[in-house]
Amino acid sequence: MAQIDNDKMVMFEERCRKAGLKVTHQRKAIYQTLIESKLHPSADQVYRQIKRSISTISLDTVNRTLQKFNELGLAFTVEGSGEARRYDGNMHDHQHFKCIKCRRIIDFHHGEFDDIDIPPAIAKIYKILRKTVYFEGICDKCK
Amino acid sequence: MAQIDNDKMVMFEERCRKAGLKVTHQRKAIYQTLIESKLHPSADQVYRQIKRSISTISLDTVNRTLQKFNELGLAFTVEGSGEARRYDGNMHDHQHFKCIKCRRIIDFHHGEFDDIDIPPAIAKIYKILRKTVYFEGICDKCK
DNA sequence: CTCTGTGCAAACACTTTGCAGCTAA
DNA sequence: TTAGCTGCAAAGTGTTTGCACAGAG
Repeated sequence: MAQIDNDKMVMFEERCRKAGLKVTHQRKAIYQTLIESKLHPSADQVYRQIKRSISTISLDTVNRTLQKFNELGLAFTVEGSGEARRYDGNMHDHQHFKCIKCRRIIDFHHGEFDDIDIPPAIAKIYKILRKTVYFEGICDKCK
Repeated sequence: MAQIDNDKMVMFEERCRKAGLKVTHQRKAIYQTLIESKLHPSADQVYRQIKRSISTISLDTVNRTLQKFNELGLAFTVEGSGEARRYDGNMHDHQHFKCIKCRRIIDFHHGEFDDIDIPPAIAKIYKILRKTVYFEGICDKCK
């Protein structure tokens, strides 16, 4: 383990204990691997990486652990929901709010979000095709 | 078909012809169903709905068609990528750019996006837990 | 008539679940 | 010691693919 990550690992262990989670060597390895990666890895990618040092680890453990981290706020999901793709046929400017409990996706419209500026540093490097402002939380019915 | 949607259907047929796509009754039904729904349906939900009137339609057709619409800009994906979930362990404020070609997700940070305001009308109804600004496009390597 | 689109079935990829044995606290 | 965790295997869910037939242009 790189020295530079010591602080983060200590913090991680504290967070686990506070949440009543046991600090297993698998969990440490998964957390370590995740924060060292800049590639926004999938569970499978994390699994392959760890398998080099802990050959007995299973993909399920990685899956379950990453989802646990997500719940605890130690990590989060940036892509894919594990659920089916969902489509929107409304091509007018609008934004989405998703309830993490009932999974409803609700449209709303706030004019200021329609034309958020692309930072010049980004526009210079990438060709932006779509800009999204997206909120997640608990809806009125689930509160 | 509701009268109110006639304009959209005509536009839809034109868009298809321009793109060299045949205007089949399945495609019309799928488009119709999608724009009538406010629920951001999955392919399966669209399929079940259409099956009532076109009992021979297959889920594959719905899947393929919705993805085609997505390519053409007649609809878009609001949730789920069809790919595996991907995680991020970086809990500092930052935003993501995703290349739709190579699927890379790249972090960037633009301070103004850290504190975008939640519209009061939204904050009143929902409990917001996460705010995201997200760009999609073509990265430097794929251009 | 031709060539794209469709329906079907099988393959595939990812995630979830149940359970017995293991291990951190 | 014991409650929670892990590894395994099987099942579940969603998506993709190859192919023969159907139907739009």
